[in-house]
Amino acid sequence: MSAVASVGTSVFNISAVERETGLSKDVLRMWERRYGFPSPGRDPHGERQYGPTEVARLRAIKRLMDAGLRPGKIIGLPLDELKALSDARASERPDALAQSFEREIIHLLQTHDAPALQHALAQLVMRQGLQKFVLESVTPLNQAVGDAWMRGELQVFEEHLYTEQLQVVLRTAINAFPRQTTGVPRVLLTTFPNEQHGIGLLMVEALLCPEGVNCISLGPQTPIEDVRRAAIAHKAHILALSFSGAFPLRLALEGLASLRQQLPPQVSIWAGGDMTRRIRKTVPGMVLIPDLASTITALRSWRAHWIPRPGY
Amino acid sequence: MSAVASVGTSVFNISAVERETGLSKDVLRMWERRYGFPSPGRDPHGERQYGPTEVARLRAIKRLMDAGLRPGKIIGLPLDELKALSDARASERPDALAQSFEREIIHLLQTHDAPALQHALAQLVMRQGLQKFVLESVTPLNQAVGDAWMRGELQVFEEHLYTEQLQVVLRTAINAFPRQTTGVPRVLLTTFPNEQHGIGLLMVEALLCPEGVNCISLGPQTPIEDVRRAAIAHKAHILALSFSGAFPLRLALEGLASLRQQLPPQVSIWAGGDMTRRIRKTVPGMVLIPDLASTITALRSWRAHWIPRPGY
DNA sequence: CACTCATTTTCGTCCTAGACAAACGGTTGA
DNA sequence: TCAACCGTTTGTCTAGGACGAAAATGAGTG
Repeated sequence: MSAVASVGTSVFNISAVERETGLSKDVLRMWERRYGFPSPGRDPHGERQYGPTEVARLRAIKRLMDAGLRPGKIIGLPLDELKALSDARASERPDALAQSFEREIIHLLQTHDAPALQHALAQLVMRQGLQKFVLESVTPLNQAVGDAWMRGELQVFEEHLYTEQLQVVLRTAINAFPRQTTGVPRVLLTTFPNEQHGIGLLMVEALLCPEGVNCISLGPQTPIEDVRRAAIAHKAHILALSFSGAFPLRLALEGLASLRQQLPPQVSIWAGGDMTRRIRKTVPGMVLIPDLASTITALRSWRAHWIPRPGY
Repeated sequence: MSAVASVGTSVFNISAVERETGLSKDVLRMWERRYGFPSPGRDPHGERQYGPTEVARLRAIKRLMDAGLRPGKIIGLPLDELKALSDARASERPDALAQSFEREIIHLLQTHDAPALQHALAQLVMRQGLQKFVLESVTPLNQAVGDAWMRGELQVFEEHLYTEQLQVVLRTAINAFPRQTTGVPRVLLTTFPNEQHGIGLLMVEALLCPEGVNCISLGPQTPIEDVRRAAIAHKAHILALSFSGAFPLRLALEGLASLRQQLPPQVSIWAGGDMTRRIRKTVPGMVLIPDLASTITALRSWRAHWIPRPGY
């Protein structure tokens, strides 16, 4: 058991780096063996000590990996080039109109003005309506915040504040709709274990509630077996699962296939989130939702084909 | 890379068990070496295959460990005795009055009646008021739900539903209060990395908001260095950190000490949550909040001693 | 009896290094 | 254009050894 990274000295042990970067201890040791990076110093007991620059580089690498790049291609690059790479990908984004709003939000984050931030978000919800807000504003805003963090313009705690305030605003807006206890379809929302990001669920809920859908969210990280049980117990018409871009493709596909096999065919399974864009083939018996707008399409399609059955 | 636990066969690989139980791979292997339990079978590649009974026992052990028991004492016990132990601890609970409500909630969870559940919780908030609800109802309810899960009366997804609905109810109730943008004190709320449970933050927020406090929540898992930066950036009067019972004592104390050292003395640091009950000595320059009721006490005490300073 | 201090035991995390399967990327052939 | 193949890349599993921090225990003192 080694000392935690003391805040003042900015030295990280391997556990701290795992926390900070999301790269497992095994991976960190393996990279050191294979690529010679990172190459941390050792403390008197022979344990790895990572410096802040190494951690920053690892963070940048992880972020690019989550965007689809392979480690071997980028692990040798210095921090500048990693940032440049990230910028290049970021510039693919559209819509100069929304960008002024993005800049405003980021400015509010940088000045730590929580009330103004919440006000700005809430006001935009009012102006655009909940669905349009989620579809047209939140997605690019998430991207912009992530990029700003990557470029060092936002600190971690500022990103946390953004996520938290966004959740508050979405939750409030969702609550403003009357609860559809008899709505159809009943949609069960959750994520697989190891999937930390629950904000996607909230965004989907925000899209579906105005459509009169009866949403039941289990929050993130439900074990697969329990997802199955929950879908049956709640007599869900649709099981909606969210996957962030970082989620291992194979784990997702295996879990989904196993659920498809075990659930009755009248239960639709929707798989959404950034990960689904990495899926090449179509998956039998499953609806892929690569972007949020497709949620609405999928709902309309479901409703067009649905045949009411007694008791389900 | 091994196959994920297939749902039908109910076989778990070591990663799946880590997910399911919260025990690290290292610990699982070490227990096997030291105590001979668990002793999973092997697949054709020599990788561990855990069965559902072993996983259930490991889960029970983990839960008792989180309650403060040591692994050596309980690792040899069969599942029955583990459950009996948990019952014994549960029966220490007070207040037969609240227990009928607890039973009602658990029944609603078991019948998967999400609307009725939310209604029951919301109604109790109305009747008791937010603060009393949190102090007198939520804590024993959490305990009861945890125990019911332990005894196998609740499934994981039913516990998830409970957590989610409770969050919705608390968030809604908090939003009902006018936002205190100039309130004093400003309280910054968050948890350390590796601390998954954010519900405690919401409960504290629910206690403080009615008192006119200006709460700024960063959500869970803020790196310590960023906690420091955030406290300074937001000019927080109080930094409130929540720790679940499972959180490693040493990590918490080191992090807290380091924060105390680096933050100006006029910033109070509050440490709350189940973990704080394991702390024996008093920690210099820090307020320990072993139970939720102490939050209010601590707030009154802070206000009594506070001297307004220009700009802070 | 409460309390402190020192010693022993318990327990988790880190270490090294080897093996192997899954996923990726490119190429070939239909 | 799509499917099948194949080398390369990459992450996770395996094993046991070592060590320090925390908890439990025992001894001594007020």
